[in-house]
Amino acid sequence: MDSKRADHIADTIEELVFSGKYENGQRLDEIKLAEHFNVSRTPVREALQKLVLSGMAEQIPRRGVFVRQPGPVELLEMFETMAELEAACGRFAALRMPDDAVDRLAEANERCKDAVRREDAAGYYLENEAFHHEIYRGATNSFLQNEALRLQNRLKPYRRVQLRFRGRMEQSLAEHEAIVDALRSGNGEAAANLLRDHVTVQGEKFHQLIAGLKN
Amino acid sequence: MDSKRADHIADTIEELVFSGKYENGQRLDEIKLAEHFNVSRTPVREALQKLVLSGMAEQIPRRGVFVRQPGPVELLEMFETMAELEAACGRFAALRMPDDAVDRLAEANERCKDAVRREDAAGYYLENEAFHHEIYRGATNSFLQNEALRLQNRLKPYRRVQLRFRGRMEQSLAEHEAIVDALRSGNGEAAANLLRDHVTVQGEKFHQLIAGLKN
DNA sequence: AAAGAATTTCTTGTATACAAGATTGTTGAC
DNA sequence: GTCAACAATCTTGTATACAAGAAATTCTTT
Repeated sequence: MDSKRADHIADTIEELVFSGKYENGQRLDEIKLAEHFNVSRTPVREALQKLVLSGMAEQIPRRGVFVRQPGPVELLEMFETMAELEAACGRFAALRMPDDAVDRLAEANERCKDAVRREDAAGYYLENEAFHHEIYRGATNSFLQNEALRLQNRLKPYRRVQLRFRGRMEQSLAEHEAIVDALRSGNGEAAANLLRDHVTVQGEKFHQLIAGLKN
Repeated sequence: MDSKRADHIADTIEELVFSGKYENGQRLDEIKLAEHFNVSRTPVREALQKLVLSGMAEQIPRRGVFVRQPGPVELLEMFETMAELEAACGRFAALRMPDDAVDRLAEANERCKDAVRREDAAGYYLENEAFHHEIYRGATNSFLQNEALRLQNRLKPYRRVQLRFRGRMEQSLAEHEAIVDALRSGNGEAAANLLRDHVTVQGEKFHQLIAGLKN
């Protein structure tokens, strides 16, 4: 469990970096962070290492650790990889998901629909996440599931931006429907392709993503 | 760069765990390791955290970190995920690899062939690795490439075991040929499927993998 | 005044000291 | 003899002290 102070600090710094509180190349000052959290440098250093290993910061020996926000290219690469991970989850899920799990997935999609009806973007965001988590879980491969969750978490801030755009939620919903159908009929290839396309960033989505980066 | 002592220690401990020097649930004693490396506990603790985050060890708060060798189930899950990552690399590589890169790949496969002719298992292992690295690189997606390299590295000890079995190298070679052809013809779907099957552990390979675990 | 060398200051990396929780061993009650 | 409670010991987690390299500042030289 996360019973260490360092773990809590790592999570907090992570959120700060996610929320754009820190500039891109900014150095994460051990001493200032230690003072801010009222701890010594030791747990702060532990936390920083965690950030570095997760790829959210870069360490230059004897110089410090610097926040490393992904640029457009790396971001596209990450989304591309996410699309492939989701496709893989879908492929396995189509073969392994029991019927009641597919039902739960369909229910999650219904909750997405409700959120769209209420024009509740925040709610849709949450339910959409739940929908995808059900698919990761449906892959019945804990390792793959964790990898998917890990990358999804890193992309969280950027996905959030995309939802703000017109018609995105409706289109996403329609894609969800097709995905559920493919999974229910056990068509792994179709599920994989639908999920890949669902997550892939291209065309208008690409412009929206890049535009979101500026802010 | 890795100019810190802690990083070197982390690599060394990693190798020790890989080589099976440590039992499965064994606790990694900070003090003993510190004495062994002639350093204080601080860099050892940094190294242990790195191991924990890479999944090779588990940390129980206030109790210590324990080596966590994957069991049969987790191992299969990891290979399954590796297969999907390779398939993804192949899909992109088929679309993006320039001709000269495909030529380099074919050459790598020729070196594999030579190693088989010489019955040089160690050489084959190295050239096979180079072959796959070319494909990761061919995906033209640094993030995906890194993820593939990371997981491949974790699976290294187990892949090594598999090569010892009769006929494995010859079959692997034939599969490589088909993969090169698919990449050359730009057939992403075929490349993905071939690579997935190439890496997937099932049938006899499964038994060999499990058998290798006991030793 | 500008460029370069030397020194001072600052920051990271490592060692050591201390605090707190966990484990183990002992003692005592039944 | 077994079990529980208490104490002693050990281990981790955090704080502080120290060492070494990097950056900044000052001083010298031209």
